[in-house]
Amino acid sequence: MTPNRKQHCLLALRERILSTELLPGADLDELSLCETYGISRTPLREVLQRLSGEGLIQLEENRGAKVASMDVRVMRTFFQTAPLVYANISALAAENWTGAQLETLKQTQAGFAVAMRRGEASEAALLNHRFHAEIGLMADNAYLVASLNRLLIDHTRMSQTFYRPTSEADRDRVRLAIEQHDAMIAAFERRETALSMELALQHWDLSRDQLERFVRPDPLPLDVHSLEARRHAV
Amino acid sequence: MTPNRKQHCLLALRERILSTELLPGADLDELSLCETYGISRTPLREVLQRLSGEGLIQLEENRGAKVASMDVRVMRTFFQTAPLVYANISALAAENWTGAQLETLKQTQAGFAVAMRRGEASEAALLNHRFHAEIGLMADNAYLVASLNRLLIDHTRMSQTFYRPTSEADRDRVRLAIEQHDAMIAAFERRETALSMELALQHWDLSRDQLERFVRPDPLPLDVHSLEARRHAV
DNA sequence: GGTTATTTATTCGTATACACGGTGTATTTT
DNA sequence: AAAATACACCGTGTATACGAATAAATAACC
Repeated sequence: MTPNRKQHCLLALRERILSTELLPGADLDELSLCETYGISRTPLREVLQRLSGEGLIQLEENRGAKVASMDVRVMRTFFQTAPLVYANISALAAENWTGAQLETLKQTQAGFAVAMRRGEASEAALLNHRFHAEIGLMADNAYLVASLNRLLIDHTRMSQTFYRPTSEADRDRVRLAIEQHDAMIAAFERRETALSMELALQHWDLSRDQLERFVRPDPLPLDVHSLEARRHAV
Repeated sequence: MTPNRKQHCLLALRERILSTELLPGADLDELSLCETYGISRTPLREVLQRLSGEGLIQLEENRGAKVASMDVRVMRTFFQTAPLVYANISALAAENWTGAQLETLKQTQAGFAVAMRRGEASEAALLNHRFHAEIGLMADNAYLVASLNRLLIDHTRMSQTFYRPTSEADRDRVRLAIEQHDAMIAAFERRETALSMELALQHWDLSRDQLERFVRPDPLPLDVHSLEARRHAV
């Protein structure tokens, strides 16, 4: 029962970082990770090198590995860059997908919808990540995909709250997100490039609103009275 | 006299790949690389992991490392993607550069012009690469820079011939490239975002013409007569 | 003679042991 | 008492040795 423990370690760490179980900036100790995943330091360090290459962690000389930080400065560039990349990737995906890829995408979307319905928040976040990563593969553009993957790392980490909807309005947004995914799949299937781009931008608009709420959350209620008002407003 | 042999190995391999001294698709043997750079397999393998992350080499399970290939399929996406990324990076660089970065850029450009004048072809190619990589740093956008760096790898490898001008027309193109670099620096200095973008596109146009010549070179002369004609036509 | 199977050699993957560097603390000195 | 230096400990960096997998070559069988 030890098939590719190294691979498993890579995948597991990736998920733990994307789900923010490992928080941005957290220190990673090599020895304890070795124990956790039952591998020795040599392969573990190669895993860390790889994660570093993907932008998930940062390595510092003689000072070990940290989970990649998400400071305010990069956030600005995130909002600046995401629509450009998402729109173009989506258009390219519509042009270049292959049958097997579209099938995989549909399955991922199905899994995403299920996880969402069951309220499995981090599973949903991961499947949403995979959904968009798979669109990246469909785009078949190694250059832009490099940007996309970087964007998705931070996007997934920021949108963790998105998959734990607390109000009915939030739940509506989640439903809309799922519908948008379906619409994108349909547009891809018909090779409608322009529409795919447009849908990606709409999907981004929804996500941006949600992310801005994460960055700048609603202020705490001033008193009990306004608290009540808010509850009914939803 | 052994300070950072690992770092040196990383830099050296990067240069050898970019200069196509190591041809695309070439197999890399770990042991011989260890001997060459005087390090053991453990750090070498970490260097390879890193290069793999940068997209310079490809690792295959139990089958060693190969220099990243440059097949026709990726070429198509290269021409498709480059203007988008270059233009945006250039605009962002104009907005976000810091004093030290602009100074570094000027020095790189000076070195590039010197290397070009002296006919040091691979040195010129490397400095041109560095010039554009530094513009990437000035853009201060980790997401787009990921795309830029991938583009620059293939761009530098394809444009090797560019820096060995054989005709007077080629020499003119090189001179123009140097002038365009200067114009870009000037535009950055004045924070002229739109102009920086426009100049990047012009620079790309020049480069694209050159690269298309590399991809689809002039046909061989049909006979001695046309050969003579071509020589005088230049 | 051609094909397949077995052996052999080479290369990659992993573990372990040791060396180096950085940080924190304690002791000494001012 | 405060500051500086030295020492110790912890964690990272590197080398070497061994085990696994793949490719090649030779031998045997069809």
